[in-house]
Amino acid sequence: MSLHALKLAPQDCGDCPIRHRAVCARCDGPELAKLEEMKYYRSFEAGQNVVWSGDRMDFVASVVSGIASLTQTMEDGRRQMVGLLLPSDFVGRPGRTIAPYDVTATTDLVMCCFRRKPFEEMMGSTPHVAQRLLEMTLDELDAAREWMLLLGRKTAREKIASLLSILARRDVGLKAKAAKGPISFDLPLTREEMADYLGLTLETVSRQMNALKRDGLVELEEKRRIVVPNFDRLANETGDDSDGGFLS
Amino acid sequence: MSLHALKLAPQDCGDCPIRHRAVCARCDGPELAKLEEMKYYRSFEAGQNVVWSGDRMDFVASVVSGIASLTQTMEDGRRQMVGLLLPSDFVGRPGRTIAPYDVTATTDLVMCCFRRKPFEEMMGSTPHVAQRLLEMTLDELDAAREWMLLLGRKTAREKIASLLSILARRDVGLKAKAAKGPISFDLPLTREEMADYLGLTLETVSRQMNALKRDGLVELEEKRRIVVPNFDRLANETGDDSDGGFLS
DNA sequence: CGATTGCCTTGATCAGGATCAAATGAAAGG
DNA sequence: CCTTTCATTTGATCCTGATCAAGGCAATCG
Repeated sequence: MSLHALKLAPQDCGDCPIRHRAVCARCDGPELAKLEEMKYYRSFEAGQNVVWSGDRMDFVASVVSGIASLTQTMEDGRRQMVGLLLPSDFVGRPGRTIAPYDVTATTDLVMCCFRRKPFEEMMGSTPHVAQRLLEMTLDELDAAREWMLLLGRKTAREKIASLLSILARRDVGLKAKAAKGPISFDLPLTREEMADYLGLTLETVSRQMNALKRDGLVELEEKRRIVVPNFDRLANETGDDSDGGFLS
Repeated sequence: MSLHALKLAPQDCGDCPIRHRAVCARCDGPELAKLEEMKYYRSFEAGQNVVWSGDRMDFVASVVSGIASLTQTMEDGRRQMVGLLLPSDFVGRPGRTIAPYDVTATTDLVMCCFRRKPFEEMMGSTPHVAQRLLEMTLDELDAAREWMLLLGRKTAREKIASLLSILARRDVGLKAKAAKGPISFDLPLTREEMADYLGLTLETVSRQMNALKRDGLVELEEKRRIVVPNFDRLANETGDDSDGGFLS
C-alpha cells in the first residue's frame, strides 16, 4: 500500500487551478465561495523553510505545486522526516497555534493558505469541510502507520525499494498499477532527504541505490533520474504484501 | 511529548461510566442520546484478537477499559505495533469497511461499539461528533509522528526510556509532570510487545531494561512492576527536548 | 509433587548499518 | 579556465542491536 499516492486519488482535482478544492468534499457550493475569498498564495523556493517547529502558525494551507516535508529534529541533530506533502495535501491543524515540526520546501513550492481563525469558523458552519478534513487526516494516519512499519522493521534495501515504489506509483498515475511498461521519474529528494525519510544515513542510501541498480531493479542515468523497468519486480523487494493494498 | 497520554486529557470523562462520551465534544445534548441508543459492549480477554487485518469491520468503537494494540505484520512474521489504545481512544474509521491492521486485546478489554452505518449517518447530522473525531485523529497523527522519530532515530536505550516515560506519565495523572515523588506502575506489555512497539527484539528490550535498572533510573521489583524514582532523570534519557512538549 | 508452559534473562557470536575519511563529478561563479 | 560548492560515491573500520542458544523462574496443571 502506498504511503502518499492514494491520498490524491479520491479528490484530486486534476488540472483544476484551484487545487485547494481538495479540502472541500464537493468542488462547488457556498463553502467554496467562502474559501475563495479567504485564500492567499505563498511561494517558497527549494530548500527554504516554511515554519520552524515551535513557531506560531496562524494559517492552514494546502499544497498547490511542489513538495514540502515535515521533519522532527533532536537536539543533537538527528533528523527524521515525518511527512511528505504532495500537491493537494493539507498542512496545519485547526485548534493548534504552535507548529509541532519543521515544514520545509523540498522543491519550489506554492501553497494556498487560509488564516486559521476564519478557517476554523467556516469549518464550524460547513460540515462538509470538517468531514473532508477528517477523511484526509485518517488517510494520513494510515500512511504514517505504514511508515512506522518501514522504520521499525524493514531492512535498508526494503526501505529504499519501498520509497522508490511509492514515488514510481505516484508518478505513473496512481491506480494504474497495471502499467506494465517501464516507469521513469525524477527523484524529488536528495540522498540525505531520502535518508531522513527512511531512518538511514545518506551513505547507506547511496550504497543500496547502487545495489538495486546492479541487480537491475532500477536504472540510474543521471543520479536523480530513475527508470523502473519492471514495477512488480521492484515491489517484490519492499517486503510488503504483493497485492498492493486495498481501500474502503 | 507523550504519545498517548495527552490524548486523554482534553475530553477525559474521568469516572464517568459512559466513556464513549469521548467521541462527543460535549458530554450532553441530543447527539449523546443518539449514541446511547446505538451503543453495545464487547469484552475480550487478554491476548484475544478483536479483528484481523483484511477483515470486514462493520463497527467503530471506543475503549472503555483495558488496552488494545494495533499491529502490522509482514509475511515473514516481522511485526510492528502501530497503535496502543487506552481507555477513551477510538478505533475504526467511518468510510472504510476493511480493517487495515490487526487489533488485539493486550489486557482484558471492554469496548463500546457502534455499528458503522448508523454512526456515519449520525455523524453527518451532528457536526460536533465529526469535529471531535477530527481533533482526536489529529492528536493520534501527532503521536504517530513522534513515534516515527523514535523508530527511525533513537537508540535502544532511548527507545526504552521513552516508552517508560510515556507509561509513567500516563499513570501519574497526565499533566502532573511536576510530580516529584517516585512513580510506580504496572507494565501492561510483555517484553515482546514492548519490542514490537519499539522496533527492537525482546532480548534487546530485556538487556536495556536491566541496564536502566543498573543505572538506577528504574527499579524492577517484579518484572512487571516499575518504579521510577526520579522522572526527570528518566526523561533525560529519552533524547527528547526537556520541556516535555506543548499543545495548542 | 514433578512436568509443562509462558515469560524473562543471559551469554556468545554475527552482521547490517553507522561512522569516519577521501575521492569524484557536475554545476555555478568569478 | 580555474575555483568553489554541493551532491554523491566509495572504501575501511567500528559498534549497536540481531541472532542463536541455554538457562532460570513462576504459575498452572495433571
